[in-house]
Amino acid sequence: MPSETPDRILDEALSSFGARGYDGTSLDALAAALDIRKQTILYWFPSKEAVLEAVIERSAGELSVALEQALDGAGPSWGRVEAVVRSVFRLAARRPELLSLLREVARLGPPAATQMLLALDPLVQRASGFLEAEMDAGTMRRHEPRLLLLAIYSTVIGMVTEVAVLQSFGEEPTARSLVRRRADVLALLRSALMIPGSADAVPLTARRGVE
Amino acid sequence: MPSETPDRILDEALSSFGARGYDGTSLDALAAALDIRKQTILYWFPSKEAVLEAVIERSAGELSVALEQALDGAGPSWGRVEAVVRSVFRLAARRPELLSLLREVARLGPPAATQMLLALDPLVQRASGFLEAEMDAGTMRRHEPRLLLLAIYSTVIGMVTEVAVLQSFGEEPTARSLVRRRADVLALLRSALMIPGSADAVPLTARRGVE
DNA sequence: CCCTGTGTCTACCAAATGGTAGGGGGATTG
DNA sequence: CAATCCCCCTACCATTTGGTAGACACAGGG
Repeated sequence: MPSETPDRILDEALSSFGARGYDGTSLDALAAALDIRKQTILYWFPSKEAVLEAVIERSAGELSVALEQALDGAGPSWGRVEAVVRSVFRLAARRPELLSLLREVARLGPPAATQMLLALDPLVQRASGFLEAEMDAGTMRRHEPRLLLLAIYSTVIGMVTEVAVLQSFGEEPTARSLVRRRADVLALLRSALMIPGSADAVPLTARRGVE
Repeated sequence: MPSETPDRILDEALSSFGARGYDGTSLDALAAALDIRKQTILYWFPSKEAVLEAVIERSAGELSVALEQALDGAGPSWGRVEAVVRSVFRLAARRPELLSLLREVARLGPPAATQMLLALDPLVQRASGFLEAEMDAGTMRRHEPRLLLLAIYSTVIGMVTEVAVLQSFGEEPTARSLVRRRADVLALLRSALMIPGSADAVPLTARRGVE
């Protein structure tokens, strides 16, 4: 029976890197939270940076699975966008650390950011390909697909992770508030992206504030 | 003649906090970049945290001035939004550190984030008041004003500061690329926010890719 | 000419950092 | 039963961290 320690380390590292940042997380603190000694961490991973790499690898995998899954089961056009956004909000509720890590890694820049983006590349390809196809089909407004993707990403991630800002805006971090934000983001994205009158079925967005 | 040292310290701290983060910036490194000794920093500011506070204070002021100015000289409705977005992109070109700091402070959370938001509160009030008025007037789609503001903020700031992501997307950080991004963001926001057919004059957005 | 205040410095310091060296216990296997 | 291997540990270490204590240079004013 293989040791489960490395997994526990990665779990803790994920949430700590997300919450306090990479620089704000010391190996000692990490170890203390797990009730082990820092040398145990360094037994499983050659360095702190290696821990980060492993966390990124695992998290990118988890993100990919979640989003690819959402994409697989979704219809065409707007339904696809909605499915992805919904799955991000689901992640925000169930595994917020994943999204915080995404932010942190983007902030850290290379090499961490490069690694993350490389791992997410298939997803990015698929998404921007989809956007481009929709534009060609005339259902979505024309934009640079990559830039559009970044805009969507920024908006959604911001609405989901910018808790500090939200709180001082009077939003409590409740499930209810998350649902409201999701409805708002969906409505916003829809009018931003879609060309009215084009054949885009099933306006799921209509049911607002419902879980 | 009063010493200019504190200002130099704040300048350097601003860019370093933005680029490497608060935790990633040591007083020694800061001092070295200024060719002074760290004790000089601690002569002017009682602690590292105090340096951060001062940086936030000054930066919030500068941000407020820039944006309030944009708001003052702008027309109603969409023109106002456009003026603000343009002024953010101008900041991105001329003082990118300000926007990076904004990100970093949001990430740090309280008390830094609280201080920043408090300092920016008049701006936030003004902006969300404006949005609400436009909604009441029927020119903009109805949303929770605060959430809408956060969405706009996230989008714009993301498009402007997420350089790592952009670069691996093949965007070079040139002035030309910034202009293209600005055009894209404006087009995107316009269709997201505005209700077509409502009286909103001067579609400045039409001139695309022009500086 | 001293004397006081201002601004920067050298000299330290305790604590925390990432990382190394190596010991030991407990299970597995020859 | 001894040897081996896996896993985690104690003991250290050099460096870096934010911060303190106090000296020194230099100015202006009495």
